[in-house]
Amino acid sequence: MQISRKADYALRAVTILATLPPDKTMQAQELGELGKIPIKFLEQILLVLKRASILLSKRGVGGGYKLGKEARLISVADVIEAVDGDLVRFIDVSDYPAYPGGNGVRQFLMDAESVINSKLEDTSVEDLVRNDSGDALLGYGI
Amino acid sequence: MQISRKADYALRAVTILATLPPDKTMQAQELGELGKIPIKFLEQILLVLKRASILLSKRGVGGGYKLGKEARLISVADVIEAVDGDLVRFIDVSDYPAYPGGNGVRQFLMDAESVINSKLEDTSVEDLVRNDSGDALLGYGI
DNA sequence: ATAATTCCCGATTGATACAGTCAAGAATTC
DNA sequence: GAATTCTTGACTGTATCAATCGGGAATTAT
Repeated sequence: MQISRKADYALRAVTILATLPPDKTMQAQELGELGKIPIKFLEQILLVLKRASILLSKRGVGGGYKLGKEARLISVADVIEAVDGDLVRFIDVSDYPAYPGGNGVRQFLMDAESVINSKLEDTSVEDLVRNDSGDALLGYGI
Repeated sequence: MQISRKADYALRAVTILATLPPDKTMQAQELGELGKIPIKFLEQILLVLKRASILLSKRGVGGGYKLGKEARLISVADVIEAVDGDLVRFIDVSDYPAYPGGNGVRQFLMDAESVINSKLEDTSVEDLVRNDSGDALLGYGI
C-alpha cells in the first residue's frame, strides 16, 4: 500500500508554498522544478488544490500560486483528500460480510483506519515545515 | 487508499481458521462460502499463505487447511505481507528529492508509515478473534 | 488398481485506476 | 495587443487488481 504520487506531489507543492514569505506567489513552473514534479501533471494538481481553497492563484505576468489560508489551518488530510478523493478507508464498513471472527476483523480494520486518519488530520502543513531539518529556506536567502 | 481485496480475503480466511478447534481442518470450498470469497481466487491466496508457513494443508479426502502456527504468533502484518508483498510504504525513503520543506514531509511520511505498520505488527490473529463480539463460533455449535 | 477427493499451479483476461501528455482557451499585465 | 500564466478537457499508455479457466499432483477410500 502506497501513498499516490498525486498526493505526494500535492504535499510537496503545498509545503514549498508554505515556506514562501506571505503574499509572495510562485509559478507552477518553478514549483515543478523545485519539487521535481512533471509540470503538466502538477498543473492539474494545483488546479484541484485551488478548487479546494487550499491554494489561491493569480493569472498573467507575475502571477502564480500561494496558500489559500494559513499553513496551520491546512491539514495533511485536507491535501490528500483534495487530490485523491478520500483518505484511508480500509474497508466499506457498511457492507462487510458476517463470518466467524468477522466482527473482530472489521473492528480492527476500523481502528487501524482511524489511527492513520487521525495522524493525517492532526498534522498541519505548518507542522511539516516546522519539522524540516533546516535547509528548507536556503533557497530564499533567509 | 484501501486495503487490497487479497489482503482482506486472506485475513478472513486466517481468522476463520483461527476459530476452528485445533487439529481440525477446513476445506477451501467451505472457507470460501463462509468468508464470501470467490473460490478460485481464494485458492491462490491460500497457497501463498501456506508457502509463508501461515497455513498448513492436507490433500485428498478429508483434507483442508489449518493454521501453521498458534494464532498469537501470526500478526496481521504477516498475513498482509504474505499476499501483498509489502506493508505500508508511503514513500521510497532512499530516493526522496530535496526541496524546501522536503525534510519535514519525508519525516512525517515515515512517521505515519511507522504508526500504521506498528499497529499491523502488534496485532495478532488471536487478538482479532478475541475481539470478535461473540457470534463467531455459533456456526460450530460451541 | 482405480476412482473420488482435495489441494496445487500456470496462463489468461477484463476492468479500472494511475501517471502523465497534448492542445488549446481565458484572464491578466505590460 | 502581445506576452505571460493559469485553466480546462480530452486523450493515452502502462500496470495492477481481481478474478477465471483448465488441468495436474497428492492422498484417501473402496
